[in-house]
Amino acid sequence: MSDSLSATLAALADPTRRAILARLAQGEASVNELSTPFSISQPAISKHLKVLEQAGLISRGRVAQSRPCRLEAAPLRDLVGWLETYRRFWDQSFDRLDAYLKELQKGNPDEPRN
Amino acid sequence: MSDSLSATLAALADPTRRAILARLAQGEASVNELSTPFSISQPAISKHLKVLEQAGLISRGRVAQSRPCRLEAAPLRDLVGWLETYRRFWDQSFDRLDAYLKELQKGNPDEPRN
DNA sequence: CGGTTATATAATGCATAGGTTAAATACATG
DNA sequence: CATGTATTTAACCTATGCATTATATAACCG
Repeated sequence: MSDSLSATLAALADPTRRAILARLAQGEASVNELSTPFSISQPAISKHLKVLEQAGLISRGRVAQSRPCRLEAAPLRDLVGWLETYRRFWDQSFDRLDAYLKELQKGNPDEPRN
Repeated sequence: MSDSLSATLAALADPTRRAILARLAQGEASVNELSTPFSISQPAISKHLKVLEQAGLISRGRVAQSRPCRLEAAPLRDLVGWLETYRRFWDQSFDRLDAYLKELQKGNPDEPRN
């Protein structure tokens, strides 16, 4: 999974990891703090954190024995950038524009003309 | 991978599948048309299409022997919706707003007050 | 019907993901 | 320095992902 977009998407595909990010959106947290809400073991959380870190979605500091994690924006920004390519497919207003243009093309007499 | 957001992200995590979507963004295509650009076998493409279909990212019709595929927007829209939660992390303008608010909080005398 | 084209499914192999428990490392402190 | 706390790494297991080739299904056409 060499490319970073694939790494980002794969990292985000796991619900546990998304929950971790949701927690980090509220501020830094230690590994222990991140583990407690989950029923899985703490080493499992460490693995998830490693995946998130390698995808660049989190970074970690060092405070005594603790390794505080914080959310990193860059990969999310890149993902949004990629999604922009498909904006005309998912954006509601684009949908309406599309419908409008199709009406024009049909020459529907109910629609305004110029 | 029961939840649909996980399914969407997992489907998008594969570069071949993203390339297929990129092709479909230009219009419907048959399985054969989708296979030709790739070095992998046609059954492999069929499997990718199945993954995309189960994630709701494509739908398929039937025209003679051909099964034309087309891009479906809904899961992308949902993904963008999920990303909105993190907008303040990835949006540049939010970054600037953040910095501004922090300046205010510090009581920096260079900054305007009200 | 018999052959051709388009696509899907089956059987299989191998690598990776995600979990576990047990052991190692890193730092703090009495 | 010995011990406790926080976290990582190792060894292992099972399930799933992605590819392959061979075979089956579906629809068209002479």
